[in-house]
Amino acid sequence: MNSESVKKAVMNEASAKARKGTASERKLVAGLVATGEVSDPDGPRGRLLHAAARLFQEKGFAQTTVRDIAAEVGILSGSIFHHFRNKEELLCQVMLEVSRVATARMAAAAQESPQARLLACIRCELEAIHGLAVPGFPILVSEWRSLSAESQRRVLDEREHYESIWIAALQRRPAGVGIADSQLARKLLLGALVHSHSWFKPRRRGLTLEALAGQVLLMVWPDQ
Amino acid sequence: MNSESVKKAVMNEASAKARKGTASERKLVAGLVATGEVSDPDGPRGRLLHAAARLFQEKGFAQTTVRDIAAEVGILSGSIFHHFRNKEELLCQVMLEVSRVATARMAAAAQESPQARLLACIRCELEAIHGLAVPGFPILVSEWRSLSAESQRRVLDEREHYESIWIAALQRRPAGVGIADSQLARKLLLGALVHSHSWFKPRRRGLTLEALAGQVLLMVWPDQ
Amino acid sequence: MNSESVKKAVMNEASAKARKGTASERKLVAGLVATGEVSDPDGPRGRLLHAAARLFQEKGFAQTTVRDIAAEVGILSGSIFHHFRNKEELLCQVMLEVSRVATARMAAAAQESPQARLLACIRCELEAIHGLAVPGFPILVSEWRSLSAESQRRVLDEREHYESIWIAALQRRPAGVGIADSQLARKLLLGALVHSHSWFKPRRRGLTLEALAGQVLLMVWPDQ
Amino acid sequence: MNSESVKKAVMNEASAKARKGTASERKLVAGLVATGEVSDPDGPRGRLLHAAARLFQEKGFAQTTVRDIAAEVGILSGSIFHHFRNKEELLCQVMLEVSRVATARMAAAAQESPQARLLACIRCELEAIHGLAVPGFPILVSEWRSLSAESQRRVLDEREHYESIWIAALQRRPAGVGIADSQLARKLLLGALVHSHSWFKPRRRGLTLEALAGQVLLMVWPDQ
DNA sequence: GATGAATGAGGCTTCATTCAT
DNA sequence: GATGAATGAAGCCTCATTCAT
Repeated sequence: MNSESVKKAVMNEASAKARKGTASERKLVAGLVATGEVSDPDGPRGRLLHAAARLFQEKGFAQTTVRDIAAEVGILSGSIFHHFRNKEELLCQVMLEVSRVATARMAAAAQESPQARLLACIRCELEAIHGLAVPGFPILVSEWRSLSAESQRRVLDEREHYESIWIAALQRRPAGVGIADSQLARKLLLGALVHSHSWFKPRRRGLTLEALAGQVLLMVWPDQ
Repeated sequence: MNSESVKKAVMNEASAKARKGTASERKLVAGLVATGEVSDPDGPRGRLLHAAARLFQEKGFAQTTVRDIAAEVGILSGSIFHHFRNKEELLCQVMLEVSRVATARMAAAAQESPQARLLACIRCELEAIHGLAVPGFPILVSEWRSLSAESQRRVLDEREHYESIWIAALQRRPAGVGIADSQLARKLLLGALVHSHSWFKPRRRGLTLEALAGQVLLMVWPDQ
Repeated sequence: MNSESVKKAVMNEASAKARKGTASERKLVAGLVATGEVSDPDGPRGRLLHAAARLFQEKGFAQTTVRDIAAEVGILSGSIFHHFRNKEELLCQVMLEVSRVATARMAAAAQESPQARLLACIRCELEAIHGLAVPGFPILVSEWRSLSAESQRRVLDEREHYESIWIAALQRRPAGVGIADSQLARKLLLGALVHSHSWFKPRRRGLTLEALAGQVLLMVWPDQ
Repeated sequence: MNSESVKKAVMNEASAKARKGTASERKLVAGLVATGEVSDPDGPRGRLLHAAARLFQEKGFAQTTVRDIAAEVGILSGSIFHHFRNKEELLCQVMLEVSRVATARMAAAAQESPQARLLACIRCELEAIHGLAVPGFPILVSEWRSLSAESQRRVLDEREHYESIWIAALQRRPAGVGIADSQLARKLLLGALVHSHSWFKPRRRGLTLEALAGQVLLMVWPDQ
């Protein structure tokens, strides 16, 4: 099975998943809700977090007012502070829950072959970045500065598992081609992938998300 | 001459340049000042632009107050508006001048062999990102949203030449390995490189900027 | 009943009304408050409008700061913007509410004979101008320029009814004496009356408001 | 000679004057310049005063910046203060010079018959108000408040003569019709006339300035 | 839990005025 | 006389946050 056929297999699987995407995603999120790891998306807290995630991503943390968020949910701004101590904690909680969902998806995307596994990581993160699954993911990078040192610590802890999945996938690459250091490769990939948020719009025609994932894979796992 | 020796040559040249860096950089900037393309760094306008660039990069545009900028230059906040219509124009002018300096450096970094040329592009952008030469470069990406539509247009026009140098360098790559589409490769590289601002600190020991450039080159021009 | 006796009758009635003025005025305003046409003078919005009206009239719109207004009401300047989008809307709302009160008073001042009716209009507007009943009325003329085009439209619509009462009263004048064109007469009268704000202070001794009204009547309805 | 023919005569004369208006006006102003009563309109001081008059009238004193005025004359704002101690003195000087020109015109407009004389006063003031002769005249009323108490005193002194011409003309009216008190009549007329600035635009067709003057005359000198 | 009024600090911007050159 | 850079006070407005109801 050459690399090309590996990619095909993964992508088919991916398309299949995409078709029933919402269903399986919901199941995954439902599990996290059940364990209390993320908030019920229909409860007031969950709705606030979703609204905040959407707006922080769209306009930026500093440019989003608590009024904007409250309006999106249909409450008054003062009421937000019954759920979150302050605006920064809202951002922090958004990041934490986004991390948890992203990690759960990543864990669920395991693949047999090393290359398929790495490709799955890339695709998984691209889906997160482009809002197909984890609204708010780009915030983890773009609004990092807006977090207090303490909150950064908390989010960093939460993301550890997520990053370890990446590193594990990168370490299974064969030696001798491309960037050897997996930590370095991961950082470069993260930058490349997150930045795609500003220029890539997934389409049926033209460059699909899966095709993009395949190209990104080439950056750290060149063919031949 | 294999690719490894090419890289060595470029890097040596780079180190040499880096040593007398400030001198040659000053010459380059002096030329731009002479033609009026960038402001005199010792004049009030140039000092404001430098201070703004530093602060926008460090704290973000929205988090930087005009008082911060004025204080850095040693004037009162009201005086800023003798030089710039408003805060957004200050950002816009920072981006324009940063673009011009970056383009001039890029143009000056031409190399013989295609690989050396691409490596020079990467190194050149890394130096810009990490403030060795063009303070404020990451703002071009991170604060893009803070610009009005009209200003975005102006900066985009100014950056065109810069990007065309990149594309030309990428198109000289041999076919058959890595990402074929140069436009796509450029976008992914830009993300990877700019994001390095958040984790890479150039050091003598450990990962040098030149070594990082070499690794990044592998993402779009794999050995063999 | 000659014109002299008509005037006497109206004035007596006017004096009588003036004596219990506040009571009947309050009733009139209370009616408007009940229908929501003007704000409750004891609520925060109404108090802001009154303070603004007083200050805009006394010092002019541009010369009045939002802090002045807030101080008059005993709140901080920022709090104003919970009630009005900006300073100009405050002016616009002042004008709208002033117009409504003035119109209601005008409508309530109907008289039998044409001359008495016109005199009542004059007296009514004089009372408004001199703050006996509608604080802020002169602003309608003096600060017209400070209003945006859109706000001017709104206020103009609101004033239409008020002006139509004037025109109707002027049209009942006999032909052949004085200014024939009622529209023209109204404009000249408005100027004459509003300007009285700068030189006329109603007093018991000397020129009373009623006497002044009688003199103004002569400008458009000469005796004999 | 009935009142109608009187008006005709005055108006013919007026039209004649209007035709060679600029010439005779220039002569009049030239005389004032010669005696130092008003500034040379071509000198820097005179040009500043004219620009200020125009802008104060168009936008209001508070809404006009010294930069606006300087720009209109083609100098920088700082230079204004070589000619006037501060912005308020600029306003005061505008008013003083406007008063002097208006007085000179008024004095030159003497007529034989009492009615023609009063009509000439009205027409003369209307011409001043509508910028045909004395740009800035409405400022005397509209920006009175913007003047310090001391400046008000100075301008008041200057205007005394002008007002005395009016009073003299009004006192020659026959007793028994219209407003008896000339001081009162003058104040009402001033209001009516100045306010015309906001609604009257002199035209050949429709209401001419002369026709308007005739109508205003009726307010204080009714026919029959 | 929600409301809405208020807070108070702070942001950007304007502008008359000064002054060395 | 003019310039242009700077001042510094003040203006309007925003917004996270608080709190009595």
